[in-house]
Amino acid sequence: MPWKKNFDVEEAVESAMEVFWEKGFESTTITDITEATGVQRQSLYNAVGDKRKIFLRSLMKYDTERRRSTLASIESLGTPLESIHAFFARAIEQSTDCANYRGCFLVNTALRLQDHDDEVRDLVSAALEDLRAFFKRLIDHGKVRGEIPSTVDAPSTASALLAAIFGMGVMARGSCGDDVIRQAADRALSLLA
Amino acid sequence: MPWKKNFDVEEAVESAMEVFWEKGFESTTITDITEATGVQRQSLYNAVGDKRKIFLRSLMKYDTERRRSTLASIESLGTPLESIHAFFARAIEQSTDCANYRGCFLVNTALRLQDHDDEVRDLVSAALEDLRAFFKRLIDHGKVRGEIPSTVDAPSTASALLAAIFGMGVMARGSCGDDVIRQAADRALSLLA
DNA sequence: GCCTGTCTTGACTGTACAGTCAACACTAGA
DNA sequence: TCTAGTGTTGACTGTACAGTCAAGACAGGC
Repeated sequence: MPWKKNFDVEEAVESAMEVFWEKGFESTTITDITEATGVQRQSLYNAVGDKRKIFLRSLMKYDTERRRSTLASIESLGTPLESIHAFFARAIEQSTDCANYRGCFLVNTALRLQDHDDEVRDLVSAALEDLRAFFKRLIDHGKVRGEIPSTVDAPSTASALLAAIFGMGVMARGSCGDDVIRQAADRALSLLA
Repeated sequence: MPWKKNFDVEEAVESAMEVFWEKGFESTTITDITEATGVQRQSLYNAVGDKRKIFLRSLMKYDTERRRSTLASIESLGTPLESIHAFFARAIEQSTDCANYRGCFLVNTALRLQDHDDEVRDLVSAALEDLRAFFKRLIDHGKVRGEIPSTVDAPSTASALLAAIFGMGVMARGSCGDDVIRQAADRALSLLA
């Protein structure tokens, strides 16, 4: 009957995600998004919805396509302890690359949760909990394999690693020196020894 | 000659600080501030300057009158180890009081540093560094007193405690459970044992 | 080739905000 | 009591933004 869209919605959401990730919800304008996607304003409204909807779609895309796949690939990388170290190495690399630092989209959103509604809150909360479960699982496996001492308490250590990762992000934003961030990571990882 | 101000500038900055602390720079409007202070817009502009100036004055006031005095009072509270524990206890108390949670004004600002100019950046950066020095000093003193093992490396452990404190704040905002925050604190403090 | 219904386009609307301006209020010194 | 000069007040200006609207472009069914 009518006419087909001459843009791909998923591609548009992907581009919108990059902008929201970089600038956050409040600081991103619809114009930023139309420029990044090359899609006209009204077409976006028709295809996805208003700014909140576009943001939510972006965040869901990030959660499923970036966060989960990243955790999965790191988890399958080597032994549990190696995976945890790899995760921290990745975090250090990102946190100390000042020019390109933009953190994790979900954590950035967590820091401005008051800007958002319950749908976003729940998504963020679940993602943080999932990351903690990721650490706990790896610690448990590491204990079974004998590469992490059996005296290490998995739940509380997972929480501490989670806090360390978040704290490193705050330090990076607060323009701490790279060495301070690295020290924090090393010392947090020493909880596994 | 003229006429005296019928408001106290310091009091006005104090009230403005509360608003900026609660809502952040971008989300605070001049109207919010005039309502909180009871001072007319133009009078504020005359007495302090524009929004950025008012923010900077607020942040400086927080830094000197809240942060420094808090650290000083905690440091003089008991032994070094007790002081560190007291600091964390305070952080837990604040982080788990969801209804009134607003974090540390300086850390909140650190998380949105892209909204600000160099003057604010430098202030925040110095404050974070000062907090790290606070931890390092207490650890050093604790080692001298023998309540912290001499094997504990002061600089890196101070960095780790700093990251833990920041991470707890992120967790609180990301609506993590209270128990997770407490676990993270306990495990971070175990670095001193 | 016309008609139907969707997609696209750019102009428009309403709102919220930071910052300015000019008239007015007021006090202290001449 | 007049006057000079600062504080106060509320209305105003310009800008940026989210979201809407209506006219036009287009493709496939009849």
